[in-house]
Amino acid sequence: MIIEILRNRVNQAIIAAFGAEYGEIDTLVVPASNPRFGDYQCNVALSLAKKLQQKPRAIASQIADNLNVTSICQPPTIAGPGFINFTLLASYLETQLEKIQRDPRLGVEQVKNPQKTVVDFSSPNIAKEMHVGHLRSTIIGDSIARILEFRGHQVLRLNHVGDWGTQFGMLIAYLREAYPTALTTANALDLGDLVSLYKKAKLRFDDDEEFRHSARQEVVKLQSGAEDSRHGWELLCNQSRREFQTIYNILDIKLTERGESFYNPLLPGIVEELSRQGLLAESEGAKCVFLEGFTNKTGSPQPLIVQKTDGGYNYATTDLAALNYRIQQDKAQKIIYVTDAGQTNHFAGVFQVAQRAGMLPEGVEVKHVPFGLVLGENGKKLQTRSGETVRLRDLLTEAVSGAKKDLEARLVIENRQETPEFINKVAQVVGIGAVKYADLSQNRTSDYSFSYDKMLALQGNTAPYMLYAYVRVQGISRKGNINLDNLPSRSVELEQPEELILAKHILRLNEVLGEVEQDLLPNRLCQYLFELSQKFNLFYDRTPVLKAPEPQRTSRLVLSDLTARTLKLGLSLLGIEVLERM
RNA sequence: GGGUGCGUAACUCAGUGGAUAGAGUAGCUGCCUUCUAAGCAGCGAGUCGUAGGUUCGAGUCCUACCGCACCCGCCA
Repeated sequence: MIIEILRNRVNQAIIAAFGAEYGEIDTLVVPASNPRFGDYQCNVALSLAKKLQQKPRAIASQIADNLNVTSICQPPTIAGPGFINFTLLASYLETQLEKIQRDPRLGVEQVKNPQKTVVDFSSPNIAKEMHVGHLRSTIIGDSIARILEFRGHQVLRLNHVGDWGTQFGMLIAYLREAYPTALTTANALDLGDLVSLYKKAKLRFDDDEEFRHSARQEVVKLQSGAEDSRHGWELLCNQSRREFQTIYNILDIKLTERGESFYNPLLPGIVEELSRQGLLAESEGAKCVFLEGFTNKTGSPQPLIVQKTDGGYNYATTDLAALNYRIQQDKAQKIIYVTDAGQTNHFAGVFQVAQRAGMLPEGVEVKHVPFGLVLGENGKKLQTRSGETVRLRDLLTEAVSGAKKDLEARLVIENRQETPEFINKVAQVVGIGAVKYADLSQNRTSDYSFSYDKMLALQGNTAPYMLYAYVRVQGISRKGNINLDNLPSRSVELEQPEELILAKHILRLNEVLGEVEQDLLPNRLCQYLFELSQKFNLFYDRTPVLKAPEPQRTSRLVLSDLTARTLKLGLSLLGIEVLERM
């Protein structure tokens, strides 16, 4: 990629000017902070001033004298206190564009050493409905998985659903009490019932000591494999699974379900192993590992509890078992957990214990990829007025129907006739795209002020803005009756500033995706695609394509096609579809 | 009390130790017989929470403080 080439050249120039001992220093080549300084800038001269006992500008000019970049950019200029500025040559850009024109990957490299990578994301709880909080994990995790897959990694997408634990005792106990037939009949309830059932069960659990007791016994029965308890559990899971699947279908999310229950048989082994390693301690009746570097409210060492007083296991044990399984059985080299930032401490504890227990072999990387909470207008965790979280299903329905309303209003204004199939398809892609983009375009680590209006917005920095840029290119192709797949190569000629600006941005995809893969921040990709669309819209506004004489016409068609292909590829990595017309 | 994260334009947010801190929204002004106006151009809007420090250079790194959120023993 261009920036790497420049870094290499600067590195060589530094060695030539000041000797091999300066070969290891960072060249500090970065994209220019302002277009009037060119395309890239090198800041290294300022940082060398002290070491070399020379003025930065003098250092800069010695580096520039030794730079071999004549085929790439104009002669570098030295500006301000000692910046070296690079402006790429049109001829170089043309060659690069012609190269990626023939490449379905648009110049994006595959990694040289693919890694077996687990991405653990989404992870809703059985018998609860997915709410907007799950959107972040689901959308961000999916995008990260798509990006890693595209880079050539072997990705296992795991849905660590909450399908085990004490809440099932409560649910099954309530089923047994209120709907005894449910334990023996298949499909007697739908999820709507299940959610209200969860609430009722919770009420009973909170209010009634006797019910609490039978709920606990139900857990034991379930764990020991009692037929009817097992049946109730499966019923609950299946009902939930169906509802999750409809949402995953709408969002086009592919996931392998491997819930907490999967690791259940492995839990005793984990505790034994911890004991064998001499890490296990007993405290207030619970078996735990005391963490290093963590203290609790009273200032004493904080435990990670792996076996409760009643003998049951909890999520820490399950997470350790899952970690171990993914390394031993799945052969994962990298494990990524996409969960909210509130679990940071928990994962730090789990990773520490895994490390101390020798479960993390050399070369295996575990990474918590946190995202901020979804907050309501009060600045606290989001809840609706009735005290419930916003249902994901409702949000998606609202997004699609909002997009449909908007489209229908346009059709009236523009006096267009479209089929219901067209309208529904466009509404679907625009609505779902808008919701996904609204989430992904925000830095994942910051908390998220949820707003229906923002999620459903269709103007400005939103998915439809980029879809629209894409559609404009397809419109050119239709109007001119041109097959964009058959454009001649070696036909790019860049002259107008809008063309150059667009071309330079197209060529940065590889660089941006590299950063996104490194930092796992999809909002960087969103930013890139938004800027690409902005630059294309300016080009579209000021530079006629079809009416331009040759060779500009073909050259601009290539630029348009590359823009569209970049948008399509970039959006696909965000899990967003494109449209030919809208 | 301890830990983690966050305080940037009216609002929602970007911002990689570099030059004069950027978008979008909202408001105002122009631009559709032209490749789709879900667009383009322009205008106004800032003590980057406060105070120190490191550095040639700090919104960015360090320390303290203020404010907010989240986590801190048997939920995940």
